[in-house]
Amino acid sequence: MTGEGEQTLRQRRAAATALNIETHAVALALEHGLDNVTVEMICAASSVSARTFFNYFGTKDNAILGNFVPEIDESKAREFIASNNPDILGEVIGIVKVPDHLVDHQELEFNRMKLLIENPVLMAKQRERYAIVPKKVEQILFLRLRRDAPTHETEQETQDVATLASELIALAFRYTLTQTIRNGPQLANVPLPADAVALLKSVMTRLSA
Amino acid sequence: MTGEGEQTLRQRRAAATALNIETHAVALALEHGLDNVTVEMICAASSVSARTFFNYFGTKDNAILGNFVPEIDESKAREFIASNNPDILGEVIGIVKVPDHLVDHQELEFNRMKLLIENPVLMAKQRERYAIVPKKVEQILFLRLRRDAPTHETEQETQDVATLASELIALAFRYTLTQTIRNGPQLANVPLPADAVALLKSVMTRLSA
DNA sequence: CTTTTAACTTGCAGTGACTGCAACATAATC
DNA sequence: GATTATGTTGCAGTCACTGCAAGTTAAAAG
Repeated sequence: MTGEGEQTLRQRRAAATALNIETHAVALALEHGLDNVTVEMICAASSVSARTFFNYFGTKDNAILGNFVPEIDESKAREFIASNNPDILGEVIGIVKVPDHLVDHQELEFNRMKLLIENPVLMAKQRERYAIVPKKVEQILFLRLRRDAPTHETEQETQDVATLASELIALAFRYTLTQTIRNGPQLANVPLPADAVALLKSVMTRLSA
Repeated sequence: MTGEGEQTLRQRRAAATALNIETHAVALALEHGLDNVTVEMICAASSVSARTFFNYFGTKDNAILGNFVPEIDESKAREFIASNNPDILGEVIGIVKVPDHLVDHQELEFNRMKLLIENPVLMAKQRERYAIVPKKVEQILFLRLRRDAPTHETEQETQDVATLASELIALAFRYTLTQTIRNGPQLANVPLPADAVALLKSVMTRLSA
């Protein structure tokens, strides 16, 4: 499934243990509620010691969120900065790498999402973890916008636009994500359609025109 | 300062202890860093037992955030729903009650904000606490929009617009807040200017036109 | 294939946040 | 001034999480 064919025994075992712990953690939390599940319970279910648990995850919440960290495709980012495609919104989303995790363990991901929704604390942590994405988008957007910025615009102004823009993009992305979930259980390959942009525009007009 | 003149001795003492604990908690966290401050330290500084500390605040973080809970002005909310003012964005912000806390203890609030900025975990909790505001705004907005909605628009569609709109408002509000902070130390009375709306619009255009 | 080395796994002891309970103290009420 | 409600505190206990050191096993070196 993954591009890298080479995997040492230790790595395979580690991946298995991690997946094992995650699965039990998510299942238990879904069954009894996050606060009624102790690390000990998860350890018992996954047949590892508590100490090992913390070697893998650091915190109880991390076991449920998993160790996945979103990444940016740096080469695509450079392309984007140099590009002239006017559909900035549609293009910029491409710089985020899509994890095959989402495809490989759909049920786990689905349960995880349920937990996130019914547990705001987890959602907050997840969002914090993903914070590097909008942050990076903001930086890249700044470079691209600065390139074409009118001469009267100060760096600070361009910066502010980039900040707002990255938040708008995050908003649009979240919106399409919830729409996708509402329409069916397939999570993978969430697009960022021009619809979201059009909708946002119409909302703005409706609010102040 | 507050409208209510009647205050029993117990209430006054309780308010004093709470303020006392908050002040020391914030000061200590600012000095040593949040993670290097224990509840015991705060208790020692404020001359209360640990048990009392938790009677007041429940969690260590709460001591730093304070017990303030944002409120909605229900009568203004009703007015808003019936109103015909086209500047929805500008008007809707009025339904949130402004706490005199902000005015009475400016230094404490300023320090608190510093801590929020340098400590994402706190910021997340704060945002969660304030979550009722955009939620309420969303509900009210739905009623107002539904009133004037075109007949072909389904309830679900109106609902989606309301959701996005309340997030846009929250975004605009945060933006003006950071602008205000950048321009000077006076926190109270943050306005939501039409500027934010205009800016958001121009950002949208720039992203996809 | 054996030795050495590096990377786990685990137990243990300890810290710090937080809770329930029961005793005590004091403000509010009668 | 007696009664009642409320607040303060200590104590024992749970749970998340950490550092350390001993034992185990995969990986690398010879």
